[in-house]
Amino acid sequence: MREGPDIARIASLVGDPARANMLNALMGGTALTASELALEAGVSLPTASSHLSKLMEGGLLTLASQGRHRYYGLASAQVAGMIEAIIGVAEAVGPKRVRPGPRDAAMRVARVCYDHLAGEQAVAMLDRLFDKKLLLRDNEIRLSSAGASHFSALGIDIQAKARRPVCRACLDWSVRRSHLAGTLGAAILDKIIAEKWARREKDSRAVVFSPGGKREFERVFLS
Amino acid sequence: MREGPDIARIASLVGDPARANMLNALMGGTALTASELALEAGVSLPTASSHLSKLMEGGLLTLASQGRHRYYGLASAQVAGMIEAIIGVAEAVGPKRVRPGPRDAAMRVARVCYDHLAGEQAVAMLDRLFDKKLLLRDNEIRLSSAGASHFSALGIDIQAKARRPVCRACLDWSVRRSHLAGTLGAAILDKIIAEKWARREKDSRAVVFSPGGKREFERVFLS
DNA sequence: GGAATGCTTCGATGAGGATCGAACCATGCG
DNA sequence: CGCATGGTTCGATCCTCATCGAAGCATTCC
Repeated sequence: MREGPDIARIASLVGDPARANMLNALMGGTALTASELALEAGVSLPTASSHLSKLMEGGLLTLASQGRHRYYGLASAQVAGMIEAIIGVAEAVGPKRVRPGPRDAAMRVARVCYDHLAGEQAVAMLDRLFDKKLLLRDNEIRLSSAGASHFSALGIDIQAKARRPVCRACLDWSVRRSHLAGTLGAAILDKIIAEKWARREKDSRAVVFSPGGKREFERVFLS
Repeated sequence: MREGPDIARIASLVGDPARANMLNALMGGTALTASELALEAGVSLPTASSHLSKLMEGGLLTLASQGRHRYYGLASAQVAGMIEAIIGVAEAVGPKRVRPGPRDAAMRVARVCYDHLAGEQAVAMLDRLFDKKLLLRDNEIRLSSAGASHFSALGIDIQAKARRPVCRACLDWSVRRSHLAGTLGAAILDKIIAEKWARREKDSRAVVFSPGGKREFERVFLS
C-alpha cells in the first residue's frame, strides 16, 4: 500500500507479449522502425504503434526520427539490464527446456546484449583482460594505462561519453558470470563486426564467428 | 514471434499492482502469511489467495506450511535480483521525486535486500572487506583464508549451502554499486540483528542502526 | 502537383483477468 | 466434539486494455 517506485507500472509494460517481443528484439542493440517491430511482435501496425507510445511514455524507449522513418531503441543500458534479469528468471523458472536447440547453443556462445558482446566468449574475454592487467577492478572496472594504449593500438578508440562509463560489468544470464559492457564493450563489438570476424544472425541476438574470425578474435582477445 | 523464454509471463506476474506490492513486501526477506500479504497489498483475502497461487505457479514464490499458517517467500535470490532491477528502472524513469523523504533516506543508508544488507552502509562494508583482503575478487568474490578465520572469530559461521554461493555481488539500485550477498552476506545481517546493532523498521525494508550499534558495526566492519 | 510509403489516431469490438461476497475445507483450541 | 481462525474455491460482476479496420498526417519520390 505504501508508495515506492511504481514497479508494477514498469513490469506491466514488459508483461504484454507484443511489447515483450519488441523489447526482446531491441536487445539486439540496433534501433528498429515501427513496422519492423510490428512484424517482430506479430501484430498489426496500429497495434504496434499503440504499444510503442506506451513504452515511450513509460520511459523504456528512445525515439530518433529520420525523415519518414522513426527508429525506436532501448532507453538505457539500465533498461537492458532489467530485461536480462527478467530473461534470467524466465529461463530458470520456465518449462525445463528438453533440448537447448542449435540457435540456443549459438546464443550461449556469443550474442549481442544491447550494444556489446555477451555469452561464453565475452565472459572468457573479460577474464583474460583482467589477467593481462589491461583492465583493473577495484570498486568498478577501470582501464589501466597499459590497457588504454593496448586498445588504441588496436584501433579501438574509447571516449567516455557523458553519463556512460567506459567499462561496466553486465551479468550474463546464460553463464551467471560477468561480461564487459560500457563504451569499451560497445567498441569491441563494433570492431568484431567491422573486421567481419563475426556476423549478426538474422532475426536473432546470436553472433556467429567465422572460422578465421574466431582465430583472430582469440588471438587478439583470448591469448 | 520466435519463442525464447517467456519473459512476458514473468513480467506480467510482477505487473499487477497487488502482486507487485506483495513481492515488494517479501523483498524484506521474511516469509509472510497470506493474510499479511493481503493487508500489504490492500486487497481482500480471496483476491490475495488467487494472486499467490499465480505467483506460485509462475515459480516466483516458495511456500512453507506450518500448521494452519502458510508462509510465502521469494523463491530465490535470482528473483530478488530481478525485482531490484525493476525497482532500479522504476526509480530512474519514475516521476522525479521532489523530496526524497525521511523513510527514503533511511532506505538509502541501510535496508534489507532479500536476506542481506543493502544501501550505502553495505556498499562501504564490501569495499572495506576488499581493502582488508578478507575477501578477494577474481572472477567471483571469494573468502580469503584470513577472511575465513576473521569471520569465524566474530562468531559468524558460514557453511556453503548446496546451490548457494558464500559470497555474491548484488547491485544496489540506490548507489549503483555492489554490495555483498550470498550466505556470508546473510550471516552478517543476522549478526547485526542478533546483536541488536540495528532493527528492522516496521512495514519497511529499512534498517535503522542505534547510535551504539552503529559504532559497533563501524568498528567491526568499517574500520 | 500527385501518388506512394511510413506511421499514428480514431472507433468499435472483444477477451482476459482482477475483484469481492459467500460458501467451503483445514487446523487448532477448549 | 463444537467453535473460532486461517485459507482456498466458486460464481458473478465489472473494467481495463489489446486488437484491428478505416481514416488521417507526414514525408519523400516522380
